[in-house]
Amino acid sequence: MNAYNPQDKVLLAVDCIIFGFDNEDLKVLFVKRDFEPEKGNWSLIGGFLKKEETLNDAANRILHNLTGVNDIYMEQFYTWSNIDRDPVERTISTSYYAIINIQEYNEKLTEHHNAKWFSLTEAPHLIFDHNEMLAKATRRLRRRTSISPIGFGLLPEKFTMRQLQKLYESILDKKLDKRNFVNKIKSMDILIKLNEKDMTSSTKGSYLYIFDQEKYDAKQTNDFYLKL
Amino acid sequence: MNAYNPQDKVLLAVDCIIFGFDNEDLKVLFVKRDFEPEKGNWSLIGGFLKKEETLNDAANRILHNLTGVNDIYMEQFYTWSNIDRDPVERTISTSYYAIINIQEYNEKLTEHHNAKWFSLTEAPHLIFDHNEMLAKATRRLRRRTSISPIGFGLLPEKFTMRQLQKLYESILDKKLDKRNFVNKIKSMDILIKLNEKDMTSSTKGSYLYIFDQEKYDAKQTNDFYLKL
DNA sequence: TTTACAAGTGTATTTTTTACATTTAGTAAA
DNA sequence: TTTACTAAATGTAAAAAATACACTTGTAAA
Repeated sequence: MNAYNPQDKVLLAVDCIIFGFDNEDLKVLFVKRDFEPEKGNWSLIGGFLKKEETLNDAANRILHNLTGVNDIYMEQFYTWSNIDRDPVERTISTSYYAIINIQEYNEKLTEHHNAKWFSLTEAPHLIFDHNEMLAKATRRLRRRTSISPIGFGLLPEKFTMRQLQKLYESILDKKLDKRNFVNKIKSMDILIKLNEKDMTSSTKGSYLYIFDQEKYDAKQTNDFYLKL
Repeated sequence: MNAYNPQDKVLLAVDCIIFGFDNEDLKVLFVKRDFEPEKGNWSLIGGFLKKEETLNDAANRILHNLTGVNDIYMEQFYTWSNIDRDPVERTISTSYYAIINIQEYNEKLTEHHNAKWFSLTEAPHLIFDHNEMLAKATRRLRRRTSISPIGFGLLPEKFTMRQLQKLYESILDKKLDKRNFVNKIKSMDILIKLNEKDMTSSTKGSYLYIFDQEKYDAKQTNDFYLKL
């Protein structure tokens, strides 16, 4: 026996908006729900919070189960509590968005046949309030991206300026000027230019870069506030 | 009987960080906890989520009980889930920050003898993870204030430019230039200058302004992105 | 009438952001 | 071997935004 009232306990779920990037478009991952209600409809990847874990643990567990990867960038952003959001039973859901590297991930994706990437612009109708979650996650991702270099997690380890620019363009959903973009990124001073070229996109080839984690960590502030 | 597992139900609380402004400093409201554990220690104002309400409802209920006021600016910002954050029982807490007008509020505050305003800089040790909540709320308030005119809710209906500037200075925790501040605020074009002066602070008196809700609503964007 | 005090106000400078076009390197085809 | 093609690489001038900065005004009290 304790001081609190057990009457008001509720189920707590975690839903993850998983963003990826295929060098062309920003993508989001959904799964086909395989139980009632709404069986067969598209849904975010989610699960229930267990007694012995935190919300972050739960989100990590869900992402790990799906991808096999453990160190995924992830951020909690809102908790949804409409009374009837889940018709089965009162369920509160905390949503996280995550950023993953499609290339690394795809091996395991092929095993999970119910999961599918969608272009952000072509997202299907989702169950419950998941479309709302997606919208809010997208806004949050946009904001974060403009002030913090989290986007790099969406690219392969080595990438070209062009890939990076396309990534920013698809996250921010607008065209950017090539020269201004390069200048701005260079002024951030957190990339290492390799002596190595990517030859797939042109005969001339374009230099590859990697993210300089040390330099980034060394900077006082974690936010760059670069406005693109 | 339903599809979900009742095992993992948890208690869900709501904690509110209530900001006020007394024309000098940014203030936060805490209450002295009147039950064990941690009886007698300072705490955020909070309560448990009830079955028939949303988290927003719960936050509004808590704020209403405390202040008697209903249309308080309020925003959910994070859900805390460390296993042992509450020693009595596993409790998840969603925190909201709220912005209230001290003047309006003070009538009812006198009734509630356990509540007390603290300057942000002099916040006491709080129970559980409430200091962390406060820190996060403060960061969020700062960000919001720089891009959105939510701060006006902290002032009396009629206010002087000087009061407004002091408010921004105490939220952002830095000195601002008087002329630049006035110019920037005027460029937002959401204030109405009254033909009326506040005579309390100088012999000359300073003009009073009110917030122009209509003009504000009419603007396309809700965010001004004024950087101060 | 002088003093004291905060209110009110504008401009020049610096910094940041934006707009914009040509040359270069390499490959493949003639 | 020359030519044509494609994407990569690069810098500067103009515009906009942010900052720094000081004197005049109005009123009440001495």
